[in-house]
Amino acid sequence: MVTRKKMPERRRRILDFLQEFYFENGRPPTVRDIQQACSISSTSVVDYNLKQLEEAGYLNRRKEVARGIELLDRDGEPVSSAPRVQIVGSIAAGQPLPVFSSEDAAASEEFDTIEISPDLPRRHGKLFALTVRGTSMVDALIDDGDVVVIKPSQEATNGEMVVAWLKSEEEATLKKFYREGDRVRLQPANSTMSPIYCPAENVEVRGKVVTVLRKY
Amino acid sequence: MVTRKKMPERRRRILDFLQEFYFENGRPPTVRDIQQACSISSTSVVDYNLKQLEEAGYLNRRKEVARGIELLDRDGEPVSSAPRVQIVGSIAAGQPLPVFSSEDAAASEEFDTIEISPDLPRRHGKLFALTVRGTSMVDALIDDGDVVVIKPSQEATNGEMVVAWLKSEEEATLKKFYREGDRVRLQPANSTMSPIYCPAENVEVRGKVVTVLRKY
DNA sequence: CTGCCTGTAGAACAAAAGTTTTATGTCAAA
DNA sequence: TTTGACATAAAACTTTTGTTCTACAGGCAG
Repeated sequence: MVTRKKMPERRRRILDFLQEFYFENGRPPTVRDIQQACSISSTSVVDYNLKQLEEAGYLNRRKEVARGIELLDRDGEPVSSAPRVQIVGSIAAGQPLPVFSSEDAAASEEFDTIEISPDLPRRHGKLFALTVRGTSMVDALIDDGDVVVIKPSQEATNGEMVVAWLKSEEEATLKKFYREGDRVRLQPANSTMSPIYCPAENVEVRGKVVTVLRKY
Repeated sequence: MVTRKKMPERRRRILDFLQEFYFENGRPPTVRDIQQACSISSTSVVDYNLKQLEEAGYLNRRKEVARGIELLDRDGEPVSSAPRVQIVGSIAAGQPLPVFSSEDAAASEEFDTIEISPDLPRRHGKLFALTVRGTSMVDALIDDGDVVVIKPSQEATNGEMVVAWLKSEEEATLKKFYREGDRVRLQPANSTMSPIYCPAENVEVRGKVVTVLRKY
């Protein structure tokens, strides 16, 4: 059995930063970029850790090439610049939503991630994702197992598909949002289904659906 | 009226090389990379042309940053290395499908493109896309205006969502495919809709749905 | 012809960024 | 306790790479 040693905290951070920097800037960082971002006192320490990471198969380094770091995926293939968002949980009737602390999300390694099109974070900033459980969302053109990519938001304009938290029921649901005076209409996308009406105070918008990803 | 001057040959080549290099290496080239690739005698010439290109809005340059060139698209947005597929037409009842010559598709500049997640072409190879027209596909969890990404294929295994060409009707349709002896069942994804049955000879599979992209 | 704009050239310079060397601290195994 | 692998540090060094300066050739309007 392969027992993979736990990676040192700092090394982990370097790896994370590599990913982050690459996604944000479209090019790899320099050794000194890493040094600064990870609060490391010396470039040689960065170099040392990069060598370790290279040995462990996490990346390639082009010798003597500025910004010559190349991230690899677990198959040893170069990782594209495609951003990934974390799948922080699932959404279905009766299931509580996790709390969306971006700090927590960034720190934790617990979550699966899913690759998304780069123009999404470019347009919407930080995103997260939820797996849809059950077929109860079919009425909204969203099937069991689909992944919805969400932009965190406390507000919504009419017609947007949102993750709505119903306080009294303690339920999260995925519906189109319509504010109608003191109440809110949560509208499925299919006319054969009836909308849900509830008082505005009972509804908390958690985020807007940016896109739906489906596996075939 | 703005009359846009024709770009000098050499400048054009630099632009092409930028794209190519970025795609192949996952990072921007250096001035000297460009110099060599385009057979230019001096780095200052490269610099000069890069400045012109920057002025014309083709790219950004980070000052004093190694490999600081950033390609821009026509909206002035940074171009990612994310692959794009061409939207070669639309699919709706009664509409003919375009011919899927990959040669044609690659050569022509006529089509819109849509950015997709890089793992799709990695897994499926060459792809194209179709815009779904009308709401007739809602039963298959696909809405008006959605874009379906298709992997060209002449075959399908049961249960796959395919672009099926009905010869006699001269119609293309998007359905789940089931071979049942001599006939084919084209099954909507929603149980409230009835399947279409037709003889196997009358059905031609044109491609399989790889993913659906929806704008919110 | 003259002046000016565009594009090319060669060389040198300066900043950025990779690499190396030497030293130090920590911790677990021998 | 000693040893050695692992990790960190500080500083200097080398290569890569962006930038600048000066010069020149061709086309073109005045």
